[in-house]
Amino acid sequence: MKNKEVKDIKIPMKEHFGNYMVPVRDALEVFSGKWKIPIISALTFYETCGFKELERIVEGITPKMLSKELKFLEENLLIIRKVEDTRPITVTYSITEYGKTCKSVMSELYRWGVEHRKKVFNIEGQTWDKC
Amino acid sequence: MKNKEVKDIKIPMKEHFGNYMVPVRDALEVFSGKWKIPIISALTFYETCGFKELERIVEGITPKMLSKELKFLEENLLIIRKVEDTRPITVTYSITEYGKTCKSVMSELYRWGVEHRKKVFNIEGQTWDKC
DNA sequence: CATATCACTATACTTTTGGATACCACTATA
DNA sequence: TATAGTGGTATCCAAAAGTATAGTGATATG
Repeated sequence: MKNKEVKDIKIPMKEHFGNYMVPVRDALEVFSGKWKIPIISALTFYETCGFKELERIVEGITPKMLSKELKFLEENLLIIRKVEDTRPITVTYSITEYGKTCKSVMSELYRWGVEHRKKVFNIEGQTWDKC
Repeated sequence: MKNKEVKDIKIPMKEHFGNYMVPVRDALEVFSGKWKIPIISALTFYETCGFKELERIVEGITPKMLSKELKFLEENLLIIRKVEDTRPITVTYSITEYGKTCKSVMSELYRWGVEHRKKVFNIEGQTWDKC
């Protein structure tokens, strides 16, 4: 191939997409992993829970993971932690107003995921219809 | 606390959410990881690319990861692989019509991610405005 | 006084994910 | 014949993510 007829050389993504990926990654960081969506969902449903309550609601999670994920979600302003002055002291975790904005993303993931199951596994009509 | 005044005991998620999490997980599997979104984006932009082209477009990816992710995306019907009868033989990867449906999820992730950056890092007005 | 509950933390381990490097067969070009 | 480009594999390694199990100190209950 001669240099004259240089056919469309495809350039690296950054030329086209700029920093498009950065906020997408940020969003994915909040939703990915095994436990973040279950925890957000639980707190969206119940508004407020204690630590042990969450341990029971989110089945299978270990206290280590729960503790770690709650810290992450608090740092990301999706939930608030409050130490209540009771005996014994209790700690409550609540979804924030901002935390509720996750719903739009989660329902888009849900919607696409349902179609994907149909397409890829030909699985339909199951009880993916709650919430 | 007496059994009489059992105060709202919070039950495990499955009672409320059923299998809600399953398609959400399916969707996340397609979009999470370091390389899937960049590859999908590249193929959405260029429609068709060769292996080495993708290696150059998706900066930093190793052939091992590229090969692995392409297989995954093909199994998930998002892209098609075609061996062209040229000399030397070339292989093309193209986005499928179905693959283009990822756009809605990705733009929702993007939209939410931009707001999240504003909220959490107070970073605004950057060039997250391409694509 | 024994046991249980609350909200965790500590330690060690396994699994998953991704990276670095080298290399393969084939073909075309200089 | 040497070099470069095609589309990948094969190995080994490091880091991240997640699991299993035990234990802490304070308080409350039977």
